[in-house]
Amino acid sequence: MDAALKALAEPRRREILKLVWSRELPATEIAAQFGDVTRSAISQHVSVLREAELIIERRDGVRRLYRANHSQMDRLRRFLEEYWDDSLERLRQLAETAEQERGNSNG
Amino acid sequence: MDAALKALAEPRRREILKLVWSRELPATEIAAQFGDVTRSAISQHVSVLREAELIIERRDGVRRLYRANHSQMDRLRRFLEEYWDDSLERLRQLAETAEQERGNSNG
DNA sequence: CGCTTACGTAAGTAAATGCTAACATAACCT
DNA sequence: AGGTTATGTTAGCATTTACTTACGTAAGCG
Repeated sequence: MDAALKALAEPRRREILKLVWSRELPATEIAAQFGDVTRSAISQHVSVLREAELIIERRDGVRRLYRANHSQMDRLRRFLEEYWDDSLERLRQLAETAEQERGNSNG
Repeated sequence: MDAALKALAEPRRREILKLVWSRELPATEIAAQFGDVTRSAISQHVSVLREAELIIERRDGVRRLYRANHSQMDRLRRFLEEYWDDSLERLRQLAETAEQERGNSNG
């Protein structure tokens, strides 16, 4: 999960991921979207995304088609939501404790 | 916003952020939570978090007290939610287009 | 003032990262 | 088989990162 978050922290990779979110794309077409960078660089970004399981590869003859792995994306999303919730939970608990303190010894 | 996401992609920094989520903590106490790393390392992580505006510093005499910047966290959260939504929107549009295509020329 | 406490910052380092240019490979076409 | 196409992989490079050790500094205490 950590790998996924790190992968997503890179703007270029976020763009790639968006490109293949709703449709399968061959590597060349992905690379073609980026004028300022080599095909090789994109290929390496794609590898990172694949290793983080944020995208899925399907082979079709010479081509390799990529698409977003929605379930992994969902997992990442939930991971972050738990992170926020966890922290908020702590806030809530702290507030409760403070409440009790006030009722008990204090005053 | 990008800096915030990158800052959050580091596990150690996520832990720090959790520590100061619901309460202010002085630098020393933050560092004390991590047995396997130097105070200096933590201080540098804190700097990264501060530059990403994920935490806020308040000075009190010798001490520096840190706490999470919830509004920035919310901003990051929304940024990510827009990212997912954006992508889902694209999915939806693609589905619609496909629907229309079917109605029009195709047969 | 001198000592301690609480902290940041600088210098140095090993590893990771983003990138380019060059090479390797596998599928298809003739 | 030979050539082209689609794509990954390697080597090399500059930059960034996570870290340690050492040093700097400001606040408070005697």
